[in-house]
Amino acid sequence: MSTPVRSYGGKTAQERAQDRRERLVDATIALLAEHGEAGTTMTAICARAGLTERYFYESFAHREDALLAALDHVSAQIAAAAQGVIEQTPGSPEERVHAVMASFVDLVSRDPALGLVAVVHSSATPSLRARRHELIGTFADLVAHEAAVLYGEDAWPADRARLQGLVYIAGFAELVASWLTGEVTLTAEQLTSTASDLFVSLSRRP
Amino acid sequence: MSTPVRSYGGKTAQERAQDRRERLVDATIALLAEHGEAGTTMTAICARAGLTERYFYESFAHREDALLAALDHVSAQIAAAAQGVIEQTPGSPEERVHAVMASFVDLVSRDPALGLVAVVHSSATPSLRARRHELIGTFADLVAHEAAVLYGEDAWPADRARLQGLVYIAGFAELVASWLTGEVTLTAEQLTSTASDLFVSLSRRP
DNA sequence: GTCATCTGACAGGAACGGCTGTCAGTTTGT
DNA sequence: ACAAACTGACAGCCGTTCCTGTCAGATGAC
Repeated sequence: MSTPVRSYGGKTAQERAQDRRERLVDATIALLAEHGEAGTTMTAICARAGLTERYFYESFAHREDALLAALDHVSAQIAAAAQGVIEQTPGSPEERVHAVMASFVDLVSRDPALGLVAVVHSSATPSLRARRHELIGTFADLVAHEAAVLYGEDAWPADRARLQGLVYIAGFAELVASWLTGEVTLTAEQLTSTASDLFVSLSRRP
Repeated sequence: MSTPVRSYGGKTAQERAQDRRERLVDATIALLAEHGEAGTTMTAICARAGLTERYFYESFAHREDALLAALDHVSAQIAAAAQGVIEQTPGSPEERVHAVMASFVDLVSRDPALGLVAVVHSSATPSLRARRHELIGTFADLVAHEAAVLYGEDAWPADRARLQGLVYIAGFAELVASWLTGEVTLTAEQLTSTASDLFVSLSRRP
């Protein structure tokens, strides 16, 4: 530990630490999705990642840190995907909203664990809830901003738009949670369309 | 314990057990609001209720049962208040929606612990999340039904209305959570109006 | 080859909460 | 008054988890 730095297995010390951290984060996400927060113990994370406990504390100060890192990882993926679609999709406001929703639904369809962590297990501990709350705020701002761009003159004032975004994102998260757990039976396309319609209903002025 | 039944302190055995259960539920709600789920240990619940551990297991099989009972208690209060307003308030759809929202905001203003349990701490454990999910579904159905009554011919089809209700209730819960924790600064009246407006936006057909 | 670095396995301390059992003391019915 | 029901205080077991420390063995730089 004391002042390391030496290559090992063809990788620098920094690369190795980075790799271990990634493995730990991946293991945390998988365990959260499969066994929930209570089953995501430090020991289980290490076992799943194929690393020993010592390396856990190389990357994280507490177990909570690993949970937060897992949530940050999935939300960054979601935000990046959404941002990419927003920037690259032309068309009418409705078409663009639909494209964003479709990309998100596609993302969680291909990797349900990502969705489960983002919308189901993100409320499991106080610090996760706090982070989740921040993230909802961030996405709400994104939604509010995009609604303003999409609807231009007809948009709601900024403070109102943010509250709409908050309600919409939180509501959408619950809908996705119901969908992922099978309590709402919809095809991916139906989910996308419903979510898009609701966004339009909420955002468009009377 | 074995086949009891005898009056004590002027109350029957059943009454005493009932009283103890109420004290335990009240203590659980207060502790959840003040110290969160992690701080709501069985020992702490008993201490707060002024009862010993043995009586805890008279009313509940596990600690989780007490948490569930606390959530059920607050949601029953909320549902009863809403139902009362729905049945007794005349006027236009918008006025009636506003009245329901006002009664809810008033309820959580006077008893913030109730609101905190309902919208913040209801996601703390897997079984609480499951119950919360059921409750959201119940309130969503209520909302969908009322929207159908309010808007009559112009209402959405039932399956769509339920999804709207789901999104609205979950979004509203998040909004109230933000309000209770001070992250959204609105007066009670502003919160009521915003929530009513959003309901109308979402429910009214274009 | 040799030594320092790095890695994996694992034992075990410390703290905590769920849950059970005991026991002395109080209240009630007869 | 006396026995049975009831209550409150409290000790303590059991299982779990976080986290630290030790040690043998593998790998790389020189």
